[in-house]
Amino acid sequence: MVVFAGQGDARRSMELLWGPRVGAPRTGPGPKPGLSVEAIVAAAIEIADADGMGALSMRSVGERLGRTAMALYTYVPGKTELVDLMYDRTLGELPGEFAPDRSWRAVALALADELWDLHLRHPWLLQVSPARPVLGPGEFHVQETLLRVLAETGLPLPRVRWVVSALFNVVRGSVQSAAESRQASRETGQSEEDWWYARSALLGELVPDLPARFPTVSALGADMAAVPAGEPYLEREARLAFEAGLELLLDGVEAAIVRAS
Amino acid sequence: MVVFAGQGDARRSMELLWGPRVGAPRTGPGPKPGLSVEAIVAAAIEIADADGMGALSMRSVGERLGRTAMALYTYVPGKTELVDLMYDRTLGELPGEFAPDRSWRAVALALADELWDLHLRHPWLLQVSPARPVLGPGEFHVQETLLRVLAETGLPLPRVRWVVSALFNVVRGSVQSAAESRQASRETGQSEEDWWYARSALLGELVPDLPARFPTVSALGADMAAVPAGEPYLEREARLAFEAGLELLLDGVEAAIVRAS
DNA sequence: TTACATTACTTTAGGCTGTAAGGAGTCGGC
DNA sequence: GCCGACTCCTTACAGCCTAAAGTAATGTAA
Repeated sequence: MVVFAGQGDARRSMELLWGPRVGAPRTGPGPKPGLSVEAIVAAAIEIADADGMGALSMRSVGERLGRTAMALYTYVPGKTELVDLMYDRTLGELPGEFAPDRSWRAVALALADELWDLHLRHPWLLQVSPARPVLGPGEFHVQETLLRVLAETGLPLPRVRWVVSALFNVVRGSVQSAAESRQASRETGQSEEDWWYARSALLGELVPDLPARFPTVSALGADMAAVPAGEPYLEREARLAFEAGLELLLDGVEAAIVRAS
Repeated sequence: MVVFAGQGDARRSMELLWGPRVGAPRTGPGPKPGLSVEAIVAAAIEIADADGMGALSMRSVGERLGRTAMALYTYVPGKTELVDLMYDRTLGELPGEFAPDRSWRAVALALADELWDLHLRHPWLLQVSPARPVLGPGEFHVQETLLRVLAETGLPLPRVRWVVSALFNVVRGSVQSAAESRQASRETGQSEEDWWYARSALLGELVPDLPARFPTVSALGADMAAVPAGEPYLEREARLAFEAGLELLLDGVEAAIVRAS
């Protein structure tokens, strides 16, 4: 059962997200803090980057910092908030400025590319499905950048937001395939392609009537089987899907511009 | 640490996904099975539909069927495979046939609509992020239907696949907002809009320079604040983003068709 | 009819998880 | 010097998935 944060907790989370990164040197009684929110978030991101979200626990984060799990609760209300912070800080990595002489389309492509790279660097981002949006500076930063770029299309702002969300979704969706392909081969030793071939064989054996039931899918599968072994086929395919999806979307935006003018 | 299934487990999962729904009446020694894979999957789906993925545990499923958690392991190798089955069976709900006299665009819109509804009926689908694609009949069914519809555009099949994946991503991404909005208000009593207003107030208090730092986002936020209270604003907004994103994509497809011809 | 193999299901247990509660030690201010 | 605030620890609990072993039920073969 998921319990949502109450009013007071909401304030606390927001303060953490927006609060000053370097705390005003606290004055008062008590031992000096040996950790900091930022150090904890950084450690957590390192763990998730290296071993995935499954390896992220309060214990593992504490251990990496030479503390117990409970020590973290002095700085962070709970794991949920920690993950929110990880997410928001990571989004903050995205560049916000682009050469001003480039067309909105070129900038949008460049930005999508950055988003793609960001998700490959931090594949766990895709597993963070915030039950509610994380209203932190990182999220705002990304939104602002994307909105500003696409506002140059001249479309009204609400429509631009729709474009932004579509673009975001296309990027996230397609990068997921690529990230999975990488992570899986890293964790199993077996390349994604080998895995795929093994499954195909199994499928052919267990479901002999597959081509009859799913002719179009099967035709595609045959295409893929023709690719020479050893190629990082799936990751490249994901990249192509990313680029193609983006082009489609931006073509659609151009059509909308023409129609509006 | 995520451990991927080995060779033998792979076979077992595939057999479960594709195996005959009504088992051949097993003959041999031993007590008669009181459960079945399909009954277990159905119970699990009911739990997830009603109380979300967080409420889904081997115990809760077993309990619903009048058994212990361990009883399920006779039928299903583990929770991972159970979730895969839930996912695949649910995708199988999607209709596969559409009136043949409608244009590919109309059918694509209708299909996207079905996909939207499906995800609203089973919001936990969005939380299932298969580390590897679930190669089951449900997944194939959806892919086949989408591919066949969009093959009518005349584009080459590999490009059609990219269109399919873009479309899928747009739908999944936008329905996520709507689903979250619903679920959150159901679980907290507080409507999503109330939550949003509270957060906005907090944001204005904690981050007074927000409009200066994020002017475009703030402008949009102001738009939203102008909406009368009590409106299911966010869910409607998600729906609009869905429709708009879809239109953009399909416009892009049409542009691609023109360019190819 | 009597073993026996096979299967369904339960109980027990172990190693994870997040986090509530309470205690120990450290520091600044009076 | 002491008090109160503060960090960090130990302990503990409830929950999770699932391995292992035990029990009961059933069909087949001797």
